[in-house]
Amino acid sequence: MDMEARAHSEHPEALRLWLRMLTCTQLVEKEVRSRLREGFDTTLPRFDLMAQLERAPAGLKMNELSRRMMVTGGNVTGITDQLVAEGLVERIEVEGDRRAYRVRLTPKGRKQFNDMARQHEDWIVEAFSALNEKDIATLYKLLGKVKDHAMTRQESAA
Amino acid sequence: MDMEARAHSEHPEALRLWLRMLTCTQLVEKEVRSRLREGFDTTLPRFDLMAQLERAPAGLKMNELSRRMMVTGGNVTGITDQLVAEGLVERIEVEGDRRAYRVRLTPKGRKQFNDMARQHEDWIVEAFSALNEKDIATLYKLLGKVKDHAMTRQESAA
DNA sequence: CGCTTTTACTTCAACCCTAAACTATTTAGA
DNA sequence: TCTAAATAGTTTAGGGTTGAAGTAAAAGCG
Repeated sequence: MDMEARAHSEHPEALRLWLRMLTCTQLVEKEVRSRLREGFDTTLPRFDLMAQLERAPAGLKMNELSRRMMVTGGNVTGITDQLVAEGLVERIEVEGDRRAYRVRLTPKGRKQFNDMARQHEDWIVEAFSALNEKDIATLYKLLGKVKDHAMTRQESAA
Repeated sequence: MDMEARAHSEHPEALRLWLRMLTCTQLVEKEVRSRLREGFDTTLPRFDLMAQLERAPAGLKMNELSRRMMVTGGNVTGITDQLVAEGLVERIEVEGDRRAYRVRLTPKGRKQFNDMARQHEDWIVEAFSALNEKDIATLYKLLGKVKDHAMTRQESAA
């Protein structure tokens, strides 16, 4: 292959890295989805939403949930509707703003989430068990660079 | 926090790592999806399918596509239907097996894919531009361990 | 105050994706 | 050969996700 043909392949390493990263994420994610379904008859987005609420005992507004979960508002509406119907979260009026409300875990929701979270952590620890502590720290740091770069660029676009 | 309370948080690093990895993947993926939509009026799954075909000039059978893309067969059916309707790929009979066929890029599809792929590579290179060559190599290697572990476990389950 | 703009959330159509059930064909084995 | 099992692909119901359009309330401002 001559220089010209390579003109647009100066950085094939970045592309290979991206594909591998995508594969890893998908493999782990599929495992988690499958186990959530089989063990708790629920889905990853539902788990994610509850995880956000668990860290915010007072509840979160829809736009906060949307931002933290990195999904659109319409999406959060749908997932919340389901969780409300199942009695796992509740909508609470925000005094002084009749447009908004807070979403909060119910006691039932909190209990179920804790059951799930305990196992979820085990699954994740298992998924990364091929790495030693140092590997994990290195990976965490390098991904931090990627994340910071992406977030910075995202901000400047907004 | 005492020992008991920590009982199920022995490896919080793995969990933090997972969340960060998920964030990175989502940030890059959103960027790619958005650019594919704006620049080419197409989607990531369609791009992925065409990318698989580009590497297999003779075409691929549906189950091969399904395996390589790590999605279900039904999913591939739907995406293929669309690309066929747009004249970007074609279904070709496999002689000796009337159940199967090969899916192959049309000349039009190949041209469009090449246009997209050139820019796609630029986007990815940009996404990882916070990393130097050594960082990329390290990340690639560490993710390789994670991938191998996940794939091995997946096999033994099948 | 009255008007415009912004903010909070929902709805909608379109696409992605899955698991499970289904059709059609091929293969394997008694 | 006949039939059971395996294989290739499709269909379907149900959920996830988006961007765009829509409703309602709050905030900004002349």
